[in-house]
Amino acid sequence: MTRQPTIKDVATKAEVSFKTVSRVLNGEPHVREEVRDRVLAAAAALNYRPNIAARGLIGGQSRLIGFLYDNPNYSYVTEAEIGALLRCKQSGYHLAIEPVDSQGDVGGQIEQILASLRLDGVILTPPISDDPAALAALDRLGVRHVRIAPHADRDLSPCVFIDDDEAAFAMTRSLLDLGHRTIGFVLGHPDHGASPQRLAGFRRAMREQGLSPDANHLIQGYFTFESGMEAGLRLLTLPHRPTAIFAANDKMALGVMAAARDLGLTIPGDVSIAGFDDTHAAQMGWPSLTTVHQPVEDMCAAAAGMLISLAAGEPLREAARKLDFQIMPRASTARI
Amino acid sequence: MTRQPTIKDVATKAEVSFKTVSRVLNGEPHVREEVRDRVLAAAAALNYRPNIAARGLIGGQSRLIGFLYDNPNYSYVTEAEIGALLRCKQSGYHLAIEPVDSQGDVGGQIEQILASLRLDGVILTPPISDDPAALAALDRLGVRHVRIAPHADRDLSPCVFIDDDEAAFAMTRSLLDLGHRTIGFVLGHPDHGASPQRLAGFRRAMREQGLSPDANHLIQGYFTFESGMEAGLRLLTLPHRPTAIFAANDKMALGVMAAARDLGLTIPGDVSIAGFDDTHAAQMGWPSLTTVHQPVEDMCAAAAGMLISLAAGEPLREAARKLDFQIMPRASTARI
DNA sequence: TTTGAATCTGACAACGTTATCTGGATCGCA
DNA sequence: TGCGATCCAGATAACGTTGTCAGATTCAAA
Repeated sequence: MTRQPTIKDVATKAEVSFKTVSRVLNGEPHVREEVRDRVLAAAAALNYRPNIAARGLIGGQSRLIGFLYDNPNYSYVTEAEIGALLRCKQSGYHLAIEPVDSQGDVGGQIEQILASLRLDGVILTPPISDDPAALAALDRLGVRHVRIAPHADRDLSPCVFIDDDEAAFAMTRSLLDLGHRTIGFVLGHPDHGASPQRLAGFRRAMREQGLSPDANHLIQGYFTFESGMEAGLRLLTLPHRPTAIFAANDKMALGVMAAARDLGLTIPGDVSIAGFDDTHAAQMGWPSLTTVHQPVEDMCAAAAGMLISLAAGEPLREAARKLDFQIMPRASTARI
Repeated sequence: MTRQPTIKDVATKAEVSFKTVSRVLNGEPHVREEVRDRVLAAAAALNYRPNIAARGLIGGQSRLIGFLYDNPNYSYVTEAEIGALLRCKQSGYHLAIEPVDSQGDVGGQIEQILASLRLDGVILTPPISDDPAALAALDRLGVRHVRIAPHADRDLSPCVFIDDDEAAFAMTRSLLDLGHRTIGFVLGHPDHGASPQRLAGFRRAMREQGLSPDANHLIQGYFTFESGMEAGLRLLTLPHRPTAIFAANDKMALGVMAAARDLGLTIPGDVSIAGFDDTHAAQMGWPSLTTVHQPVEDMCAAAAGMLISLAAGEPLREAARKLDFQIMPRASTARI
């Protein structure tokens, strides 16, 4: 493994000063065409690659964006990552994935990440997007960040989100429109800002129909398949069984499905089931899951785009970007 | 956003030369305890963080490992990424995720990635782990790499793999042990090195039992849900329908399941279905999928570990690491 | 020619760190 | 008290790039 050629090697070969090489490579003016060609030929011949560390030392830019998340087994995260990734690639940026344990010392973890990695910006996914310690640490270190789906203090820093309340309202409405009146709801993880909003939307739609759900029909979940299964089991063994169950995310909805099947109930014959997020699993399961499509990929692409603009010194057009959700009626819900 | 404190700021505050600060921070000897304490106090007070670019300029280390993959919607990749990520975190390394289009100019894409990012090493996931252009580009640029599950030229560069042939053999055996004799097989993507090996294992087990599968019972798939569904449809509408179907990955197995249900067949009553990989979806679907557990997470963790060792200048204990697979009998297969 | 402006090119400093070398202090021992 | 040996700390030079400034060349107009 020989030494990487430097700008000086190229200069020697092209018989110019190394500064001229730098000029050519950065497309600066005031270089004769003949010289430019000679330099480019030399650079190509030596297979020269600029040293990113040296460049970063001057400008302070790393072209690297951080993607902070908790919960490794969250299919939401995969989609989010892809969105950010593709947007980064488009602009020649790169993405460093950084797991963070939101139960631990979030501020310390972020400090550690930024100590060994100079990032041009950071994308925060839930639940970190609502973690005060994370925001404080980033502010202190002066690192730009965009939050995905935050629910507290949306004006604190740039963010991208959907209206969770409105989305849950719409999904509940569509269940009501199918004739369901006894609807169970599986709440999301209490640490996630989206959870209370989705519950609020559900409640609002019920109330608007003159229904006030029994406390038994609201079950606390934790966004996991298992918690969904447990919730489903409890809901579906109630004396006054709901005819539809709306889970605050897809994973829990799949859990509810599994519980229903374990109890010998057919879907959607005996019970309709709806989820939230529209992860890939929603389409691949059977029956396919009626759910709220949250444009996670687009949201993260937008977030990456915002950070790239900021890094380029451009001002942000809007500090908070609201994207549209979409109700995806599939096979897991039916008219009663 | 104030300027980050430099080593010189710390030196000024601690009233020593900046070199002494460097010594303290790097744990070098020959510093009086009193001076050391003063320096550490000053560094803490200023909340000093070393500049990674400057450090990288000298030593040439970035503490950044690249993770190259194709196919964004591949749940295999998610798991692989997590394995690499956790191992990196453990040693203070970071992971940059880099999608590569293996249909395009792979060499060029890799050159581009390494032009703007100095990586201490690269992990190659299938199918890139078998891409000659990728290997050539990395060799030319002198970048260390570890290949995950390669199937050609295992001695070319360090790699981590399982014995796909043996695993497919074992799964086929377990189907035979359940009494199945007419077994359909859905082949993997032709570009993936694992595909022919899994087919070979399947064939070997059948042959050993004195069975030679009908050509109609071998269907080409592409590792996607849709291709699995299509294959399932073809297999299950044959006059002499197989009683079991073994798909070369989980996604296709789920597709076969969907096809079976569309045809009104019960699983595993009418047909047993087995997959390969043991992705999360395998457990969350219904019925849960019998499959081959490939320790993808462990494999990538091992790969990251190898690169970290190499970056630290340690020699590799073994250039090729073979990990064990495991047959996971679940609810989608039954005795005939 | 001479002048002035425009264009091109190079010398040098700077970025923040680590590595090398050198000088001064301290200490043990004769 | 003298004198190596050892320990400590600072000066200075890298690393590979970009930014600043000044010098050199070209060219057109006077």
